[in-house]
Amino acid sequence: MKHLQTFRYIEGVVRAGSIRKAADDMNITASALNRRIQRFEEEFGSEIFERLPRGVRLNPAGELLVQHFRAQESDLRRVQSQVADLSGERRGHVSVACSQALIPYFLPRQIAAYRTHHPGVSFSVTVRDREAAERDLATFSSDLALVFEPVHLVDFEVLMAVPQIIHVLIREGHPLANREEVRLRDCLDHPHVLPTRHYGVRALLEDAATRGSRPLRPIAESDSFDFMRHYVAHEDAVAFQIPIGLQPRPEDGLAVRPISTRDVPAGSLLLGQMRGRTLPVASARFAQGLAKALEAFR
Amino acid sequence: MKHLQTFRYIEGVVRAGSIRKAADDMNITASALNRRIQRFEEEFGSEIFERLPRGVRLNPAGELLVQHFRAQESDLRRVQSQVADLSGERRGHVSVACSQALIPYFLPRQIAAYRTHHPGVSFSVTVRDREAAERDLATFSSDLALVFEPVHLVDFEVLMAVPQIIHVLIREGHPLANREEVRLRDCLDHPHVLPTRHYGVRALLEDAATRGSRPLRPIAESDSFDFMRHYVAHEDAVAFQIPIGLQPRPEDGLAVRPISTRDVPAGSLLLGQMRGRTLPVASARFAQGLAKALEAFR
DNA sequence: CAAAAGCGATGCAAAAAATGCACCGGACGA
DNA sequence: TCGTCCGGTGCATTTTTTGCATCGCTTTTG
Repeated sequence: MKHLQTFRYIEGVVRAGSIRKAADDMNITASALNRRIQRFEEEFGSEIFERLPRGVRLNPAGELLVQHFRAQESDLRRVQSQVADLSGERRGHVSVACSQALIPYFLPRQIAAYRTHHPGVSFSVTVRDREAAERDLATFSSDLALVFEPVHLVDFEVLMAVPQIIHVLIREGHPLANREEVRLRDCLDHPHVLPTRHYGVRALLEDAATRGSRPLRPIAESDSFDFMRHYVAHEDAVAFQIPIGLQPRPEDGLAVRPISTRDVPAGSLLLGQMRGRTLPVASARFAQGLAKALEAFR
Repeated sequence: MKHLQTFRYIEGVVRAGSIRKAADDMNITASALNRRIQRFEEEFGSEIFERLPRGVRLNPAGELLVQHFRAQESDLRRVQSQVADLSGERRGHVSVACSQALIPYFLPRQIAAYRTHHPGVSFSVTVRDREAAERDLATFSSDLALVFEPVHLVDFEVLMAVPQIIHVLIREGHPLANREEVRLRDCLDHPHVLPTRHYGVRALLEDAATRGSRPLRPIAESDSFDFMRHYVAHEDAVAFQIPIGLQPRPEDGLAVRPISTRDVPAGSLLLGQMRGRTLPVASARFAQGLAKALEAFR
């Protein structure tokens, strides 16, 4: 879309931090890029970059402008998607930012199911911690977010919420494996591996541990739930995950048990979008599908 | 704003109904305009005009696109307004579509009051019947609408509502002038002048008349409340208006009396904007001022 | 029923805009 | 203090846009 070319250049400059670097990235000369920006600032009626000795940075006016352009670009994609829908062909692209738990089972299954009915629709799936997921929505780089325990919730419009009780993940034969439900203090008595502080599971556990005045003492911390799941196969340690990210198979030699909600309250897995935004057809329909599938977890 | 040039051309074509006429209107050759549109349609991925034997007309895709562009343009103005606000100067432009009743007293007073504090802000005031006012909001050609008894209310976000009882307007010495409050049947027994069916006052009176099974028999119909007000000075006829449009002065020789709400319910004067839209700073502040002033009428 | 008028589309040359290149002056870091 | 990286600018070149003339088609008009 040619009329957004200047904006793409501006975004490039914001990313690169200097006009010359951006020009280099985007196969244009610095002078041409520089003048494009000067021309734009002139007709816009205000500078949008601070000129620093080592480059440029958006000023407040520029921040407003970039937000506007991002919204405009995303709305144009929505229009194109609706137009494609007019001619009968359901085409389009859906971008989802999600927590790790959704990656192995839930999302692949949902996307495959959707695509059997609408093979013209493509997807991008990005793993994001809960904060980054919300940021992706706000910058229009994702249409949908599916995250456990989001943080800010400003500009996050909840489409669906399902409670998820944190489960422990231990190998068969672990002392805790013969209980129906485990207590938090039992977990803390065993070696435990935890996600980093960016994740909702960790936040819930921290809260609970503080209330129980027993500090968390992880023997390992990771930003990969996959790592933690594999780790507990090698040592009598305890890992944590929410049920939507688990699908226990006997041959894995792992046991899954819920933590008592007396100790750790259930967290919320939220499906959401940027507040007030009209999603492209494909994304909106896919979100409906997700919401329906999530109903099963309530 | 140059990147919206193509859109301005498209709007021109929509208005003119043909590329050649539009080209003529906008000081460009038909061929250049034609090719701009073709290029745009190509990169947009779909035709936006139906080619008819006598010109062109938007197809559904084009309708979607035009709506998108109008929203973009208006949002860009909002950004510019906020940017101007950043630098301390409250500048900007406010466009209001309003019913006739607001023209003589209420709006001039409000605008003047606002401008004493913000002389950098300019205004456009357009008289519109209630349907056109709502259309103006939807096409982003007005920021605010102040109308009596709007019709559709889709896409109309109510910022403030005040009840207004319809009043009769008669000359001093008229038989009805010695009552505190008049009944509808009394009005119908006298010659009466009515606004056309586009106006809320007429709609309320029609409803009431139907309920009372006494038909309205206007001796004159007009789309100008000003005309009707002047007319009753010449004959013992009855005219109607809402109080916000009235400011009786003894020297005019006119009397104003409310119609009993047993006969005609009070209508609503609504201040509204396009649903979901973020108004430019100046418009938003002015709307706050209007809302406050309208409080006085509750 | 034929001529005229109006429409969108297109080939081609002219005009306008954007770009690349070379270079300036200033700030910063080694 | 010298070298480097920055944004800015004058000028020639390339690319894009525009205007003009004209085609083929349909509707209107006489």
